[in-house]
Amino acid sequence: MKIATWNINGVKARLDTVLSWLEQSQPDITCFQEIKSVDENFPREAFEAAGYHLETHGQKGFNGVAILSKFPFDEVNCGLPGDDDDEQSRFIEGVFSTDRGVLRIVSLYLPNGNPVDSPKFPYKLSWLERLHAWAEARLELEEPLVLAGDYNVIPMPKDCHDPAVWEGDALFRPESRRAFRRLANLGFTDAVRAVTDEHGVYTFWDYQAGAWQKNNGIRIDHLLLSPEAARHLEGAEIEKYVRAWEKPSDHVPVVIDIAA
DNA sequence: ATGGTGGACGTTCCA
Repeated sequence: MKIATWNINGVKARLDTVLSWLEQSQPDITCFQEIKSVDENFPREAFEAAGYHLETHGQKGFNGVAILSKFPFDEVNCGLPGDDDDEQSRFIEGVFSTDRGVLRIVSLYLPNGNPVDSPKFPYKLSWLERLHAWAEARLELEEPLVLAGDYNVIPMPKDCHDPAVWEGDALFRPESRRAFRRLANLGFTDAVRAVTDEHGVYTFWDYQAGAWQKNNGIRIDHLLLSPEAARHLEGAEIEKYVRAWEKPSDHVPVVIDIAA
């Protein structure tokens, strides 16, 4: 069973690219971020024609998340609990039945948080606190659970090309890294770090200044696995070849393989 | 010193 996460940076601009990738990679479940579309305008027929069920949680212009699945949805929940005033579409949860039993998947898009002297940074930190509380409660279910998405957090210095450049940035601030570490320490496994300790393993390269050509990247797209999911983990891959395609997203898909 | 790149929206914001 292949489960993927990918910040596609706009479904309208990326439709052909995403469909080509789906055909090539053949994931069973895919979490999208930054669909940048309202639900009514999401090109769902193209994905249904490719054999997928689809649930979206979009908004106008920015943000927006979705889950694509070869399994029908037993349940879907939109929005991260904990703040009724939060109108940004950054969280969707799907529940599926597989041969092995229940499987719970989240597609999340954490706030960027820059600039750090604006309200955006405390919004990011409060969002992380809400995610922590939500995840702690969900772990009590003792189910296979995958929290997949663009966390906008560089967990460790080795997760970026040049830590000095990121000093002070919301993606690398100690508060952001600490919150991510605390979340993971609830009992999650960072799937990519379960298979490699290497420096220079990235999921995002900026469009500017030839970042891709210079491999000036960061690792900010993560799949956190509950113990019940992690014990079946068979592999994790960053499909970086997609970054070299025409009209790429600035992020690439991260794909895990779970025994199913 | 400036702008650097890209998507969506609408004459600017977000990343």
